[in-house]
Amino acid sequence: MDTKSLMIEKATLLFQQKGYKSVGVSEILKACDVTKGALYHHFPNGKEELLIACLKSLKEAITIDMEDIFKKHSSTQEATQFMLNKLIHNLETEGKLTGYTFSSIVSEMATVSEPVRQACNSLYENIQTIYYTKLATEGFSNELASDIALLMTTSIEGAIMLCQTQRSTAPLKTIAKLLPTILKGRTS
Amino acid sequence: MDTKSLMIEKATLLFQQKGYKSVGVSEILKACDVTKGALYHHFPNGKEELLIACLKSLKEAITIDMEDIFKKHSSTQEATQFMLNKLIHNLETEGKLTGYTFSSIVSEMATVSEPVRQACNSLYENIQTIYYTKLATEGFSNELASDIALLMTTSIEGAIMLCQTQRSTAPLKTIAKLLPTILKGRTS
DNA sequence: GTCTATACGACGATAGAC
DNA sequence: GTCTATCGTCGTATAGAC
Repeated sequence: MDTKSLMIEKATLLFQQKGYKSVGVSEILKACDVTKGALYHHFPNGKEELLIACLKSLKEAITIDMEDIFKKHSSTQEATQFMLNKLIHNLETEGKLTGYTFSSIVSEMATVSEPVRQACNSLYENIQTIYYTKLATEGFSNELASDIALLMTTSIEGAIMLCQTQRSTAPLKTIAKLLPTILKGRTS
Repeated sequence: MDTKSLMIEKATLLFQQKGYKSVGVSEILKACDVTKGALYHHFPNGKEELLIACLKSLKEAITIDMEDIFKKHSSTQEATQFMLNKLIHNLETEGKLTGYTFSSIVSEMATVSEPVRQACNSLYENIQTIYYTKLATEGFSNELASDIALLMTTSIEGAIMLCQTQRSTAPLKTIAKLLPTILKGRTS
């Protein structure tokens, strides 16, 4: 793999796990076995430019992964259940966060850096759109599909945070269990 | 007010808004019009000790405030609605986060500092207990009350994050709108 | 209990050789 | 395109006067 992609990959993992400021440039470089020269060649604006590249790459990865899952399963219910199980499994085996989340970056940087805020926002929008589209095909009204997509996004993201503080996957498991309830938002 | 309380108060606000690492000690001191001497006199272990003091103070403030709201309203539905309106109002008038949230601190520090992780965890437990207690008095089974309390906590916390990235209060408003649905989790 | 002055390390970033 | 060496800044923390 080329150095640039390697740096994005390693940095993404570190940022997801520890946030932005907690990860030093040198830590990223050590993980890639390269030196500062390479970083500032590929990312002239330094660390923040690397972060934004990571968010863009994460957006693509999440989109591809989720779209694949949502294509393979017939209902939102099944697809989301599968996705949550995957998330839980990752959390349990690797002991740390990988994959879909980037809450550490959002809450740390959204109020500080405008470009980063926009990148995070675009990522959340993508996720919600995937939920929304699937829900719409299942007969939910536009408004309801949009509302439920938001509820799913927020509760999963919030659950990931609680998993971190509890050092357990219980919150995500509970959300998975409650999924049918969440999806029952049909205006009866 | 004594200097120690003043420092806790100002630091809490700054940490909530910008996270932990983004706030320099000097920034806190300037907000209090004191100098380093005062900080390291009251908090010999420095910034992290101050953060933990902030989390403890926040826990008390949130508990008192929420318990008051939940005492004044007859149902979980009404109480939570009131609480969310308050949160939305704060966000709209002050333009930044105040009050109940501390997600920035959680996601930034939970994986880095064990004492901070515990303090955050204890705070979330408190919030969930308040929901849980109210729900139990409304006839929800223990398990269901506990599950819904978690769903409320996660979706509100997640919604706050989305409000930050969107620079709008729409996500919280949607969650408020969906509250009846969330609370309809009764095993029919 | 609060001040001033200072130490010391870590950080992000740059310059120039190869 | 990547390296080494170095810079300047800012961070937290300390020491000692008052």
